[in-house]
Amino acid sequence: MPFADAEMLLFANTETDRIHKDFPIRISREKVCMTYPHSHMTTGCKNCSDRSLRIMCDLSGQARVDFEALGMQMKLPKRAIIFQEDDVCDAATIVCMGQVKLSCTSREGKTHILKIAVPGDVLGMGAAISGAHFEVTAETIEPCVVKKIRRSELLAFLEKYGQASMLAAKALSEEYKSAFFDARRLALSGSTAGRLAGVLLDWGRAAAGCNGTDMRFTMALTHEELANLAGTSRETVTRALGKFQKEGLIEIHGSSFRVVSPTGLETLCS
Amino acid sequence: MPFADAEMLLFANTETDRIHKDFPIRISREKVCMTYPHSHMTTGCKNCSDRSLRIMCDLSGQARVDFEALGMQMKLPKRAIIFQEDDVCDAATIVCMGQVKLSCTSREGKTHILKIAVPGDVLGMGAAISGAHFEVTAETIEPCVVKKIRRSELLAFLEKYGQASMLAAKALSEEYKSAFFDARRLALSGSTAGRLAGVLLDWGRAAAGCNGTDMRFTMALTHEELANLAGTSRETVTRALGKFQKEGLIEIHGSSFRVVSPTGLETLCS
DNA sequence: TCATTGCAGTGACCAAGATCACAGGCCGAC
DNA sequence: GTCGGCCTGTGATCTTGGTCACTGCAATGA
Repeated sequence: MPFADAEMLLFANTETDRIHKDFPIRISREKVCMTYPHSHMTTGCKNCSDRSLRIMCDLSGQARVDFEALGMQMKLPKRAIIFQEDDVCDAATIVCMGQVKLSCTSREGKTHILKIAVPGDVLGMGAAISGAHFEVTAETIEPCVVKKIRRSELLAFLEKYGQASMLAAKALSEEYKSAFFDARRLALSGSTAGRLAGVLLDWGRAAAGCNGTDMRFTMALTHEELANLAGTSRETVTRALGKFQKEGLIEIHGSSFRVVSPTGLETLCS
Repeated sequence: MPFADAEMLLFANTETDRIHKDFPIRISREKVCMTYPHSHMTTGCKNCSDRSLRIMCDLSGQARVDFEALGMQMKLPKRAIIFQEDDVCDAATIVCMGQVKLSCTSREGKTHILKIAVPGDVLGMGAAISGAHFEVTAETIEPCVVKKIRRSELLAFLEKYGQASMLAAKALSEEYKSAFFDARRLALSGSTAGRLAGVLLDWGRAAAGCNGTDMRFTMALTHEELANLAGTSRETVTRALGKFQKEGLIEIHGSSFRVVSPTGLETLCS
């Protein structure tokens, strides 16, 4: 798993200091699991050791070998921009480690966070396939490892292996689903507190899926960002989180969150 | 273009009367263009005579012939349910004629309309490929012609022609985009009037793309449905439309809408 | 012809939540 | 250390838009 150090230079000129400070060069399996609660990095989790392969898990033989050779793996510091809204798409990106914030911004500067991508997620697949511009901005919220696959290489690969096209289509349909559930939550949940509850519940469930049944995770977002995610204001998030704690639905210690009563949150989602 | 009359029986037992009343058996080109303002049915439009082929336009040779032979074309009356939320997906559906409402419903009975599908749109492609349940309900809002392709046949076809898989992926990415823009509109437009303006603008543009530059279209939705589409209440829609008219942004005569000032609506979207 | 039903239009009221303003806390930089 | 910047917490106010309640209108069907 060689890192593309050349690519690091892209960031080095402005962010060299950060890189070395924020990014632990050697990360043990344990460390990863603590730092990245959403991560599926452990070998036991879904039986797969390299998350960048998740979408292509079902590939067989030469196709898989070829896919593994594809693209360029790179380490990114916190707050690195992977791609920006309206950029021409020249590559798809697979998240191998860390969390990535996907957001879009209105002309007035209002920003909406669509989702937090976790290891195994593919970013910009739709834009890569249809040759369009990105609709969202992708920014790391912690030190990350990603794998960039140039659009031309990706297309050539899909062209060569029809089998892989189907898997790409599946990855796309995941991308679609998350946008859909996002819209659904925004539209159908009656209250802002309900939307926030839904977000916490999703994360709790994701964490439980990885670390057993304990719905504990590290919140990597500020209240402001949570607000952008739930379509509300920072103050409302602060108040809602306070209320959830008072009612015993969640526990918060610093950036460590734990969902105590999933059913309680569930009823709020309405 | 033979119709699958056998399939009609599915509806005939409950809806026979409606079918014959609502559905004009022979539709002239002109009639189509008046009845279905969003339709791309005219031969001049994007240079394609059969909209059910739109996603597979780029197919060549035998693949295209095979695709054309695929599936079953059927006429549907107004208000026919094509598939429902949580149904197991057994087929993808291509809209050939007419408009189809895609909606989802919360446990409390609140419904949200995602989009109005128009001829050429493919419904349930994501669910068909990933073998999942439908996330939305599809219901015709006017007499329609659709083409249903059984999941097994579709998969076999995609398996056979790798080229087609890519096109399917493109169709999927379209599906994704519409969900995304939906979420974006809900999240980023400051006011409810803004969201409504955005919807009208989209439709005006779609109509203009087909019938020249005149942004005139027939509104097939009630105020209530528009409200569900824009995430607001019926009363607010009524008031907003009234305001738009008063300000000279749109003209409404019965169900005929015309966007007078696209730029005016645009500024509202914010 | 009249009754029924569903949609459109409008006023009054009310509450959820956005916004503003400010205070305290934490953390990194110097 | 301490300074400054960002994040969190909280009260006061104000606006938007949801809800209720009612009327009028048009289509449908008996």
